[in-house]
Amino acid sequence: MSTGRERGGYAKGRERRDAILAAANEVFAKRGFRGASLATIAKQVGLTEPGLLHHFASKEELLLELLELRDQHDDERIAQARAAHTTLHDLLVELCRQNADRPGIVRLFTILAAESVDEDHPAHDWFFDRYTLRRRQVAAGVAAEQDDGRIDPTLDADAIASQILAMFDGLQIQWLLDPRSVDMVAVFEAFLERLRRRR
Amino acid sequence: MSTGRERGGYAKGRERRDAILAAANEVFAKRGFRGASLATIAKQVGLTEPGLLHHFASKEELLLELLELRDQHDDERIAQARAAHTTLHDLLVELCRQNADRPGIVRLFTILAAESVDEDHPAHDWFFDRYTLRRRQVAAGVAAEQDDGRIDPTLDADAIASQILAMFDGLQIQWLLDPRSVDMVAVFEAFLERLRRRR
DNA sequence: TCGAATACCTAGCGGGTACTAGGTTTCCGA
DNA sequence: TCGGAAACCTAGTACCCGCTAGGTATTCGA
Repeated sequence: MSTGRERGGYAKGRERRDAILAAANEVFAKRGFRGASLATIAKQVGLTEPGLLHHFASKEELLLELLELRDQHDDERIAQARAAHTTLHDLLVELCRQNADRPGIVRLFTILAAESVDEDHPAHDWFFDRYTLRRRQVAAGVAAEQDDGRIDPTLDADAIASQILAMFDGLQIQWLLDPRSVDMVAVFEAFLERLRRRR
Repeated sequence: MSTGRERGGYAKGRERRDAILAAANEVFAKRGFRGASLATIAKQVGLTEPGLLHHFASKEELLLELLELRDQHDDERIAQARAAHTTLHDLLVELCRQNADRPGIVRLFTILAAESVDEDHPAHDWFFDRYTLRRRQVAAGVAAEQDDGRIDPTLDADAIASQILAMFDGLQIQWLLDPRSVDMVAVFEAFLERLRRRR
């Protein structure tokens, strides 16, 4: 029920919270949750470690709020893209294109998703739920395209949804390791293109 | 030029080294390189931390030897599978099937690959080289299949190679997070099947 | 069987970790 | 403007980190 903002506080505090979240995004993206330290994040926004902990009770709470914020941003981003693009194909390509301009966020997700495979990881449940949801959303989109005759109707929508997410994640790893090795957007689009073709 | 075994040593020592590498595999797979501690690994094989460091000079050296060993194993595994399966399709499905029975190793690679995106990570170069090599190998295999008429010759072999590796990695993440959500082998095979079909 | 190499231990170093206690300064609404 | 809340600091806790120094016990080839 809480929005994470019911703390109120002064304007200065709210700005700091945002700055801390931005710094945490960077540091977690570079070193993962376990490899990152609160001291590093604190220093990046000109605070001491206890200064940071005044705004977020613990390292784990910081991560969880970061993910919650990201959920909101992503939902908005997807809603906007959905409004601007009529087909699933165009929508997915647009999201991929956006990611190609935000390596920081792509890194954050790539490393956190891998870390979170461990059930003890604080973001495990979040990623579990996220993948479950996204698979359902994409599968629904695929099914709709099949009804409209834009995707081969003999394909299994759930399997295709898993494949689309897998291709998204997998290409990101290669792209992050060596951006020049893979034209992420083009290769992803070529993959989607093959779904469109009929036998 | 070194094989990592020129140290010689007694039989007991060689057994311990193997046991340490096996334990490191487990612990790194669960917590990543940065999240893992030498003490945990040492305890798992009944050693103290300095006892472990008698066999491996540093945590980083332990990781690097683990990866070197894995390279050897994988090359053997691929060579065997290549001998037993005539087509690229069958070969890849067989490797995927084997991975479905070794979640520990899949976890190790998933988390280390994500961590190693950071250039400061000790395994960065290893993963960079590994992906470069695998892409080249798979692209060559795809090109051969195109010559034989088993894959649509209008497709770009390099792009397809990236897609195959991406699908491999991406499905593994979903499968590790929730094995029941994805039939990894079946979904991967369905993906490959679509390459075979002509327009 | 003897002795040098190996295996492994205890003790400790320097530094980092998340987090707490308790205080001072700054902010801002009543 | 005044007073309580919020922002933030210094100091400190208890513990973990990779790694080293220096010793003893074990192994196994000559």
